[in-house]
Amino acid sequence: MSKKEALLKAAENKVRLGGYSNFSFRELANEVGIKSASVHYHFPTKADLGAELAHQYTDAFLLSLGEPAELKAQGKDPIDFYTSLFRGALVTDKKMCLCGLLGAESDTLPEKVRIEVKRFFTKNLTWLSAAHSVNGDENPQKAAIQTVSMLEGAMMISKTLDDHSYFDLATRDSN
Amino acid sequence: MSKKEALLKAAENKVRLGGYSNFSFRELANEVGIKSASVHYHFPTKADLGAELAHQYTDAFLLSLGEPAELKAQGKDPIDFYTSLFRGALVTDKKMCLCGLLGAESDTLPEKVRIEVKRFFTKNLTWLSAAHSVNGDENPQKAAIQTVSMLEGAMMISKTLDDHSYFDLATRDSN
DNA sequence: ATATAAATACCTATCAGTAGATAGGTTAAT
DNA sequence: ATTAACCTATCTACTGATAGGTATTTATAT
Repeated sequence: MSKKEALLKAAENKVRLGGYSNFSFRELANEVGIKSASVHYHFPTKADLGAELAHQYTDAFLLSLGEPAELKAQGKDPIDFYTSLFRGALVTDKKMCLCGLLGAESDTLPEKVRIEVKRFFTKNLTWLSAAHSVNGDENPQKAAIQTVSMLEGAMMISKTLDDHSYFDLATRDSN
Repeated sequence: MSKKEALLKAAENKVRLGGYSNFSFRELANEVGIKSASVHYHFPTKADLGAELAHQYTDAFLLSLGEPAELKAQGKDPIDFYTSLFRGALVTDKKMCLCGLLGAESDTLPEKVRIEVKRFFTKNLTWLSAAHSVNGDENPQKAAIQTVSMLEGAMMISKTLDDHSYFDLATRDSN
């Protein structure tokens, strides 16, 4: 892993725990074994780092999602699969969704970071609309916003109450 | 309004936009017309201020909610009423729920602040369980966590995309 | 009623720590 | 000779916090 990749990984961990202000160039530099001034070589400003982080996070998430129709063809419910990725982020990483946290702070983010967070949700809503469509839902757009809202909210509350059974209860299909 | 009340109000506005790190004693002091050292007279530490802020926010919210059974007796659907309070916070204030934002940052908050954020959600889940109960829902606890998750999530996404029609679509009863 | 004590609500001045950012130098690979 | 990937050293700005001072009000004791 290059220093640049290591910096992004370290930043992701920090942001997913405490938001955009929860990482500094000094901390990142220490963690990967370089000096803070050298971080500016890879990312001219903090906003540049934050924007690239959110962009790569979005791309990686979409990549691991695949295509709704393809999932369906494999006999998987795309919404269940989407939910399981969120659950992994919460239960395995024990961290928030990067863009969930940044989205809540949206008003105070540098413009170029906010644009990337918007992109995450726009792309997620498009994916979820298609997923609910292949599932035969009546109003796929409404179902899409409801799905991502519920997952982000359940994640946040489970983190707050430090108990992922809240997430499981909220997302359980049966009663 | 006393200086102390003004400090809490100023802090609330800042936190609801950018989280716990988005206010400083100097900024608050400037806004209410005192010096930063004097803020420490009212709140020994930043954590004390944050904790009192979250505590009062919770109490005020619960007070404006009233009792689910009482709302029902007045012919109001308690869940619709709960939803309308969240909508007001988003549309009128154009800000996040204080504890929604703090909850997402939970891992990096001082202990006494985190306790108050937990208290907000614990009390809200109790209220919503009762509300779904009087509505005759099959699984009121599951419905409670789903309701608050959806509202917090929809709020965050509407803030991010700067369009409260996402909130309205997510919370609309009809199709 | 008056003197005294104490609490309230601020103030000035200052501290050590951390923030993001920049200028300019070094080293090694291309 | 150039570029990549670091480095040292330093800057200004801001952070929460503390020590110690002042003026005003309130409470108590004589």
